[in-house]
Amino acid sequence: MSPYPARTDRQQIIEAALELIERKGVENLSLNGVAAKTGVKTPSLYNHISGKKDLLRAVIERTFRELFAAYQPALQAEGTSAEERLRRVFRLHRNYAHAHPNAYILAYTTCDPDLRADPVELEGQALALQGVMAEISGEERSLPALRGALALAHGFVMLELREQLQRGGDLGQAFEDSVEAYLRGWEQER
Amino acid sequence: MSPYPARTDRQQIIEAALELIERKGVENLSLNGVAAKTGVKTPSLYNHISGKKDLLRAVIERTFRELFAAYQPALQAEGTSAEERLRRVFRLHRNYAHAHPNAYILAYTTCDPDLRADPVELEGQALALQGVMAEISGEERSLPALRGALALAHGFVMLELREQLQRGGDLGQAFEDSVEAYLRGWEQER
DNA sequence: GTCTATATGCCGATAGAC
DNA sequence: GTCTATCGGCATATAGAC
Repeated sequence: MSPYPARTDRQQIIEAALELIERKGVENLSLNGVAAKTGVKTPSLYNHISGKKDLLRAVIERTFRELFAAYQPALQAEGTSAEERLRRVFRLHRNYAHAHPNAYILAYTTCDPDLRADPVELEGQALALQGVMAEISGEERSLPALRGALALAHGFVMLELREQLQRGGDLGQAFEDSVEAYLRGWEQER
Repeated sequence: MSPYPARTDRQQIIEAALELIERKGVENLSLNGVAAKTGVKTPSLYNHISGKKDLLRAVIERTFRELFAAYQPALQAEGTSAEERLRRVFRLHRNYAHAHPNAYILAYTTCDPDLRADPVELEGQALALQGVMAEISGEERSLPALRGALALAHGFVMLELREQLQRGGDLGQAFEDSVEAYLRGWEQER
């Protein structure tokens, strides 16, 4: 038997990293900090992660998974129109970003190619959304229509989080109005 | 007379930093690198900048100034409709982001409050854009309409640069189509 | 205004005992 | 699986001579 009991595992480390990122931003994340928060010495982390990049990749993957999980209630809402389901998805997307701003920004703006989220992971989600969008804009145009909608939601949230959006009025309402206008534009045949 | 001739100034330093950021990303920018590129030793930088934050702030400010300068031909285009002028602005916005991706990302996503661009700087530009937007969606709704449009353009570009936009078809065309749909949605009275 | 020399600190990562 | 000890590196920033 080992003289040291197992006190931590990969999951705890990832969560500690996430909390630190949320509190101080990813650029101030250090393995020392993660170790301290996990209640372990820094070298011990290497029994669970292969290095800092590995940890960050796991953090990003987890963030995307959580975000997509948050979509589910909207996607599976019964008896609601496609427009309404999409509206709800975007609202949930924005809510998630506001609840975890630094994790959201990390997941969506990391430059390092080594940290890109697994594309396969995101594929299923994209297809589900595209299916809903097809009900609005037609099968043919559903891909470009969806891309723009995600761009609108993502861009709005990013500008909001960075306070680069001109203030005034209810931003939540402004968000919904913009999404509304966009969807209305695509509904028209041309 | 000084035994050392003046070989550099603030402007050269900022440009060196910008080139390095563009090449390797801001997270890999070091004052050592900037000094080497400028052809000077690191401590000499402190004769022109007060520290790294000061330098980054200057880089960001310069980026915004360049971006807004790029808008000008579109804003001042004679004999074109408001829609057309806005389309051109957004096209130029996207072009700029593609030409200077890392500087663009830095300017728009830096977390540090100390690095925020001077709001006054951006104010004039926002007003000019809002004026054009008012011709489309009405004075009343021009602010929210503009916010969404900027969000759409910014979000599209960000997802594109990070390769988080589902591929397929001409992305340039997809961008224009999305902006088009958005503007069409706002043109409708309700 | 630039230089050399240096202070000081934290970082990620590894070696090896228990 | 965790620990202590440590390596090697690079960072920002300052002191003081020229």
